[in-house]
Amino acid sequence: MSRSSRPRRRATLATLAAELKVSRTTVSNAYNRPDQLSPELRNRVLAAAKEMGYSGPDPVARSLRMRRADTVGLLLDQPLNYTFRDPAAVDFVAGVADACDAAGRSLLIVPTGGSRDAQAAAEVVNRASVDGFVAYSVSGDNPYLAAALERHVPVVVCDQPTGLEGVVLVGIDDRAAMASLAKHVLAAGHRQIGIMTMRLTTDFRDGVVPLDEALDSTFSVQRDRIQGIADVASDYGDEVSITVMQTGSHNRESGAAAARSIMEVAPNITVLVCTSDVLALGAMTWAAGAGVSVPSDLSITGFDGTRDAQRADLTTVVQPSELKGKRAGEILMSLPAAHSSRSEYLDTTLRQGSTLAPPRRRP
Amino acid sequence: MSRSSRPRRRATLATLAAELKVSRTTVSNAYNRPDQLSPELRNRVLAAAKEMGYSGPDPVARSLRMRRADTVGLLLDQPLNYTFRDPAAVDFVAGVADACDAAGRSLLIVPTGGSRDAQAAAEVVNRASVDGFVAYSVSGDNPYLAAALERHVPVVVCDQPTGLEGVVLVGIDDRAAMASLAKHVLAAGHRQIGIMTMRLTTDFRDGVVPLDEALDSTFSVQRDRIQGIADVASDYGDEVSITVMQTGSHNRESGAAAARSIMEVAPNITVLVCTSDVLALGAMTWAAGAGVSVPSDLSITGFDGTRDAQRADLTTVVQPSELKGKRAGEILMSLPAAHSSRSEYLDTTLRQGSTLAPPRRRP
DNA sequence: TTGAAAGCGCTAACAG
DNA sequence: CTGTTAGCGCTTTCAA
Repeated sequence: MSRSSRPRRRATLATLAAELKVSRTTVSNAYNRPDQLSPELRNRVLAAAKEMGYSGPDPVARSLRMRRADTVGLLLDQPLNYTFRDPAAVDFVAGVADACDAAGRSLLIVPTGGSRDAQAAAEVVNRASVDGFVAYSVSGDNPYLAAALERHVPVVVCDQPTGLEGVVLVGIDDRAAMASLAKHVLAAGHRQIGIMTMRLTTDFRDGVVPLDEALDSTFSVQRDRIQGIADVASDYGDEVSITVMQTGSHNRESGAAAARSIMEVAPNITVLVCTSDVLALGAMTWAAGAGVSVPSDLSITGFDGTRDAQRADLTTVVQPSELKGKRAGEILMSLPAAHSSRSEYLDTTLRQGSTLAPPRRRP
Repeated sequence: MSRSSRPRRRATLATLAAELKVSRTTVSNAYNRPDQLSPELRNRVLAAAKEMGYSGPDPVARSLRMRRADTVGLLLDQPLNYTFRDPAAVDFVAGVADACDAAGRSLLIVPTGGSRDAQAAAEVVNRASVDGFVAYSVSGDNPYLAAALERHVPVVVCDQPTGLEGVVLVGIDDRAAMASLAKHVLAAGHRQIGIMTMRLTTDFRDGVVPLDEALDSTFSVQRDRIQGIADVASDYGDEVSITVMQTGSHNRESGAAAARSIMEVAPNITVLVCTSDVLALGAMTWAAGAGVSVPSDLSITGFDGTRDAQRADLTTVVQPSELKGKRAGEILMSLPAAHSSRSEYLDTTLRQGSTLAPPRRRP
């Protein structure tokens, strides 16, 4: 039955071994432990493999046997086409990919686009052939994250949710970072502050939100950033008035729309402090279109320090998004071993751009 | 031995079955064929699973048995942190993810960041637990693509390389699309044309490239776009002079640098036709910094139609990047079945922005 | 409805 | 250096 080439069925390690009249171990070794057999034999095996169209051990079978998939799962809070609109998120993903790359692992993007139904989420998460998950900035009640946690595999969370029992977190000190920016805003003389934030709840509503409600959000990142502003504002007592506007979507268009609304609601606002660069850039677009000049008529600040923000010379908080991804990936891959891993907080810096200035003196 | 909770080792379908004193089939059915057992029994199984910390059939074992991974592999030509600098690529990936999402498949990003060594590439590709690959705009000699092809799994290629035997391609007619833009450029009166293109060879060299050498590139996308310009230019005979500048990297900084160089080399150029929006936007940045006003001093055109380009009101060719990704994914997943699949060419449109105008009359 | 049996393709002791 | 043996955890006929 030694018909040359074109095997009637997919070649396997066993068929190859049979063909060569060697044991399966030998063939396996040819691929995984070259030092365990003579070079000639190894070459003979490899040559026969090529001839039979065998491209090495089946990765699935290998994973089953080795009990490890060599793959990192990535959990996002929103569909990819949406997530990718945010340069900070893109940088994060690139960072994770980078870490995977360096460790020879693959990166599996879990399809979290669908429903938020717990049942469906669990199914998707449980069907992912991965050794662990990195969750990027998902809400506290994200069902995919819950399912990942249930699965008893290592999980590293980035940004939020914070305070999960026994879960390593990679993030920044959002509250302090925003506070440092807020200090400049208030020191510049601003007292009528508009805050633009992305969603504070899982639904996609937009509009004005009472400050104390915002400070109660399950999205801790937004909440902490707003808290950072409130912290500083409280030093100024009643002088300061804060209006919070939530945008349903996180893209420039929403930012522009939100800027328009908030200025309608509270026209005496002199600064828009945004919880992301994307929203701030949207506000800039609105301002440009509305003939509002920045910063002389209105100051605008961002958060993230994306390349786009740097280009626009935005005053913003710069955080190391790509590094966060890299660290998240690295920590995850070291996790089962180094179970002692502690959460990690990375540094941020303030970028003094040209979009913050003292408020125009009221007539 | 029926110790409640905390199993000493990972629960499996078999241990669950034993615990419940039912067969493995029954447990399997509880997950995969709910209609094959009574609802009570099923609930009993599910409850016991929860109790024992069993989160459903192991995906790897399942894949081995079913002989399918339910995962699509993605092959990129460059590391992710690099690829993601290009909004068109980001859109493409989002499109593939979208298609996967809709089909309940995962998306596996193959770590192609490393060497271009054939051996290493084959190893990485062969270790990916996927049912097929989508390759995005890789060079004709990309070793990862070669390995994927060797593996005898379905492969869908996007953009390039073209003309691969028995491989479905999703793309656009680059040559015609660029020609339609070039017609406008020449009709506007431009005769001294600068072409800015991303790399034409696998190495990362930058500098001026002879036109005929550019038309011989293994990167068919770049080549075809340049060919499109050449096609139209040939109608004008010797009147037209073309200078081609290659950028080593594909990002705005490189675009800016290339714009500076090419204008130094050929100062009488009146229009920069760029093979991507990223390069065109880089050129715009350079122009703004150099006090060259667009389009009155210099016209600049792009290619892709990214959101950034629309914002900058660039004159460019708009191609449906996200749709390309979606179609590539869909076709791949339908492939083993519908083996009759044909390559697919999507439509492009010309976007008349404000960065192309007749050349300033020479003094 | 349920159960028994037969692998999917591979790796890792362990013994030769 | 090579072969034998024993599963990894699961799905799926086929019978009961």
